[in-house]
Amino acid sequence: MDTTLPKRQRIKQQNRQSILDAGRRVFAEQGYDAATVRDIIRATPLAAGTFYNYFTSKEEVRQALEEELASALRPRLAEGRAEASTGEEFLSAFFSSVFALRTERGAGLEEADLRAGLDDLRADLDAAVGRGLFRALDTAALAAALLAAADDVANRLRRHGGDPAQATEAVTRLFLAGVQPP
Amino acid sequence: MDTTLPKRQRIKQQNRQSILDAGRRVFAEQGYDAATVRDIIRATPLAAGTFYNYFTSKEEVRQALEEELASALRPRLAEGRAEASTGEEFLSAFFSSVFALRTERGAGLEEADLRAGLDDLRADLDAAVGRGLFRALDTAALAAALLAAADDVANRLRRHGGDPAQATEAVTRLFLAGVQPP
Amino acid sequence: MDTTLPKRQRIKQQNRQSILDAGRRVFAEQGYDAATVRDIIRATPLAAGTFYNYFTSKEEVRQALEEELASALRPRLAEGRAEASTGEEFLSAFFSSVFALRTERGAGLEEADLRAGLDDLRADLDAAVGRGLFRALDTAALAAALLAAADDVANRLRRHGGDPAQATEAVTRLFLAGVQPP
Amino acid sequence: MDTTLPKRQRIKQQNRQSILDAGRRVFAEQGYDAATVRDIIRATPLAAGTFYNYFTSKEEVRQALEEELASALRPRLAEGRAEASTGEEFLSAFFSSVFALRTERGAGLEEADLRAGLDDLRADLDAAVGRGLFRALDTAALAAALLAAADDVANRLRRHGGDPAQATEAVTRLFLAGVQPP
DNA sequence: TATGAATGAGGCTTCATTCAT
DNA sequence: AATGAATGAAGCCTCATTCAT
Repeated sequence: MDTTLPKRQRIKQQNRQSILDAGRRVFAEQGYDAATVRDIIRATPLAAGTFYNYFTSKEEVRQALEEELASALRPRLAEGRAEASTGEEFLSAFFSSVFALRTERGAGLEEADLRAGLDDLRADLDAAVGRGLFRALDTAALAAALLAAADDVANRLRRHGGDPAQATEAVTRLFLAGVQPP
Repeated sequence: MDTTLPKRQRIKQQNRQSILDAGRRVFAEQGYDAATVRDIIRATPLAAGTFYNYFTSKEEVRQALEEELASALRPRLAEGRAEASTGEEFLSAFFSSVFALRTERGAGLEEADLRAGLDDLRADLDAAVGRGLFRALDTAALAAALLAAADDVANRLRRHGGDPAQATEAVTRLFLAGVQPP
Repeated sequence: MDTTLPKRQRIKQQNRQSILDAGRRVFAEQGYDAATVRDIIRATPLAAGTFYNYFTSKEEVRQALEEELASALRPRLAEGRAEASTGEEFLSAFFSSVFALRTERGAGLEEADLRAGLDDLRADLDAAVGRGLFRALDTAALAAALLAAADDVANRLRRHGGDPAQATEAVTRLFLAGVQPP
Repeated sequence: MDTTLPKRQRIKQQNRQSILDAGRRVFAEQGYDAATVRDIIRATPLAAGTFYNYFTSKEEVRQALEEELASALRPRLAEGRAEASTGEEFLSAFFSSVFALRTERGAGLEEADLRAGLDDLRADLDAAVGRGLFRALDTAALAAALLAAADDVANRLRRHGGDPAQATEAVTRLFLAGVQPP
């Protein structure tokens, strides 16, 4: 919170943040659809009417939260891919960053949140194809497949434990060399 | 509808089906969470209270619909896999059956519905690994990845057109041989 | 149940009795006001519509039950009063019969049920005044007072135990000789 | 109503009182069990939802009404008993205060309301026994009997007329000296 | 700008009762 | 007679939103 702002501005920022924090908590507990504006207000020290000075619906709160999350997530998810000099490095970077984030954030990070990074991933795949790391292929389909596989494995790691490094290696190999028997 | 049933029974069957049909329509239009029991009743010639003679909540309607869908879908989705004698045949069978169903049903078939076949797919993958069609690998992650890729490609085929056979071949090759440049 | 009745008649009697028994149970469990016709039907092997062949409302059921109860209760409550040759015998007879019934029937017998015997009591009091057992007094007020006292003591006997004979003697003396110190 | 309160507060007070008044009227007309929250709201200029800003159920309304009534009634009912120096004065005070209240309030005062004063009465009886006004006796049973007799006589006074002073004397004598012939 | 009570639409569900079978 | 599904009124309650203070 920037304390150099005039007091009025600072309070407004705080109230806005109060509502966002409450929204995050409430959505996490009840799910977006089950949550109501009232629930959000109640999780706040503010009065009911005040909500409408900042947002016009819970949908707007969700969008703001998603942006917050995406802007924190996307750089983390994209880490290491730009510098990859082989396809293996690229895939390893992707999978290990997903596994790391999932471990870090637990159930508070859903597949929907990972989608925030889907376009980045596809763009990076296109670039990688350009650099010759991968053969020419359907990068959109590949990006979707990578994300789904990463999510599936990450879920199992979180629920049943396991070594992220090993998992990274296995799933990297799956995409690198395909499914055919040796 | 068995017209040999006594009239009372026949009407009960019809009413139940009315509600299911209404539910399908309403969920498709508004989404499950936004839909209300009232919406479903209103999409029906029946009276409000009649709903509760058949279901106790919209959740029960959804479950019934899912079962209906799954029992129609799963056999179609699994077609051709059991008989596959190579990995390529297996993957081709999977992708082409997804593309066929998507073409056939249009937007009325969502990724969530495809998930009905996820467990089947994984079981068939395990069997295929046993038959030596694929090397030993993480079949759960692979199943998720295949489904996501199929869904992504199927969506693009539906929206922007394209040749399903070509698409099948491309995405089959993606998983068969991996992403590495030749 | 009179088995000499033709079969039709017998079944009708049984159904009527089914409903009455269900009504008694349901009213006892939930209270008259909270109970619904549906509750009564559900406590019965009969179908919903059948209820209306026998009664038109739960009120009618209650009346029938009250009559049943009253016709069983009133003679028991009135026992021994007609033969009393002193005021003390009369009062003793009244109190001990209330205490006996309460013990016997437990919580299934409420003050409202005792009221079924209120008019009888008053009539017997009038007769007793005529026989010179009591001085001329307001028998209506006395009957109400006797009933209330009996109910209060009977409740305490049931809840906290105690000797009915002693209780009878004490409360008889209360009304016989009044409250003045000796 | 304190007109020095800020407007918002004043309106809140008024609304609460509106609901209580409506509740009193509705309960009197239909009985507590038959009455619904809707009935209460409808007897009010307020909107449906407003009810729940003040009470969460009709039960809460009843409690509030009972407290209101009890706090108005109990002192009136207990008048004169503490100062009584004889048993006769005590009983006279009790009966005449019941008769006065019944005359004053008419049908709006039921036996159930009188029960609000039952515990007070019993406590005062205990104290009176301590002061030697009455012999040692079952004050709980006596209190119940006094209340029932008072209610019975009060009802007759209201319905068929009669002299309260005479009635007081008669029923006082009933309890003072008992029922035995001279 | 913040407050918080009022609003009334609208969700869910149960009920008494009817009536075709 | 007995059945039991259909009806739709009506109860309960919560909600998003407004608006006077």
